[in-house]
Amino acid sequence: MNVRTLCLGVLSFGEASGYEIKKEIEEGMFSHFIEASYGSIYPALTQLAGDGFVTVRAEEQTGKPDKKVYAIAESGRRMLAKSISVLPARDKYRSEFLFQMLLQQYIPRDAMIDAMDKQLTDLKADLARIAECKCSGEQPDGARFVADYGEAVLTAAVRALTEKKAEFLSRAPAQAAE
Amino acid sequence: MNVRTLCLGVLSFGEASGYEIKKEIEEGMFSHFIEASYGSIYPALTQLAGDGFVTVRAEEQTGKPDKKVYAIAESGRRMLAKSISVLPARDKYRSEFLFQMLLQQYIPRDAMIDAMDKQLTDLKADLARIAECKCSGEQPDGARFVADYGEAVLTAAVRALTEKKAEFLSRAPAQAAE
DNA sequence: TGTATCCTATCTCGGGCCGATATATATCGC
DNA sequence: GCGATATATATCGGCCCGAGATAGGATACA
Repeated sequence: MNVRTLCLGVLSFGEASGYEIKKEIEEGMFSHFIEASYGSIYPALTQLAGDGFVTVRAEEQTGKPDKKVYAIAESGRRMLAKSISVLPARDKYRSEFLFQMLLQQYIPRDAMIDAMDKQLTDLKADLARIAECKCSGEQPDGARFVADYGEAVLTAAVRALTEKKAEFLSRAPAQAAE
Repeated sequence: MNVRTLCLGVLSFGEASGYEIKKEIEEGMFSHFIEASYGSIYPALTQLAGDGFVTVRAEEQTGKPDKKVYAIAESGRRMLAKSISVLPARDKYRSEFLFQMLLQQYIPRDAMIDAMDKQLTDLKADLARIAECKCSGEQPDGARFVADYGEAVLTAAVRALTEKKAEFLSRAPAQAAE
């Protein structure tokens, strides 16, 4: 699934600029399971407009730079439906954190604790973002689905990590070992 | 974190060929939180050997093609330790499955069920792989850490998805709606 | 005996995407 | 008035994926 399809997906919920699409996948409904950079979003939108799957409208703003607002076209909705009509690819999960935890022999005690604390902070920030999405008014079934799923997974991660951290601290108490 | 560091990490547990490194991140201790393709592993190993971080040894085999066995050097271990001495980058999670669930208005009922069943199968396959790793003899602390963390997260995902699927089926019973 | 499929094993290449950077305007705090 | 932050678009080098080429041997089936 490429960035063009991703943009169509975001635009299916309403018109947006490239900047706003990035916001949506960083903080909105799509956050925590989709990523894309400006370096792929802007070219994707240009391409989609060229193919007629979206329409563009230049919007002048006061107090902010002008922006190009994209809206999905009927052909774009058909394209989107077709693109997601295949079985989804396997989830991809990449965690430098777990990589470091696996190689903990090479990492000093303090750095281990810092890494675990950072991970806990990140997980809780994700959870807070989802909670915010959930209480912000009316929500289609799909949004409830992904919010509940994400919440369950992240909550389990927080619980497991909290436990593992306590385990680590008891196994290597400050100053003591070494 | 690049593929070179990833290879050093795998090789820190013992010598291996490029093919075996791929196996390790597909089925072994590194599975479910790390990915890399042959297209990046082989060039990475060539580079690491050129820089002296790993040593190479050609091994002739009977009944199988010859292979190049790589072993981490002392400088490689130092390089690895240095590479993972920074705070880990945020986890990256990309799920076409959740993307489709969010856009369920565009997906027929049967395709939704197929997607959920596939996701459940994938999750359970991951869990089985972790369980296999856990019972295969002696394990360093790091391996226990990532296995327990992964198990907790995947178990929560299975539970949440099972619930969501039942919810979906009750909301859109076969034949009935539409 | 043929052939088809699978597993081991390495390598290359086009194209997609990230991450950094450039550019521009406006607001806010100090 | 200065730096920091937010809004907004765009480009570009380089990393990496995914697909395919190549090649030997094993297994299986007819």
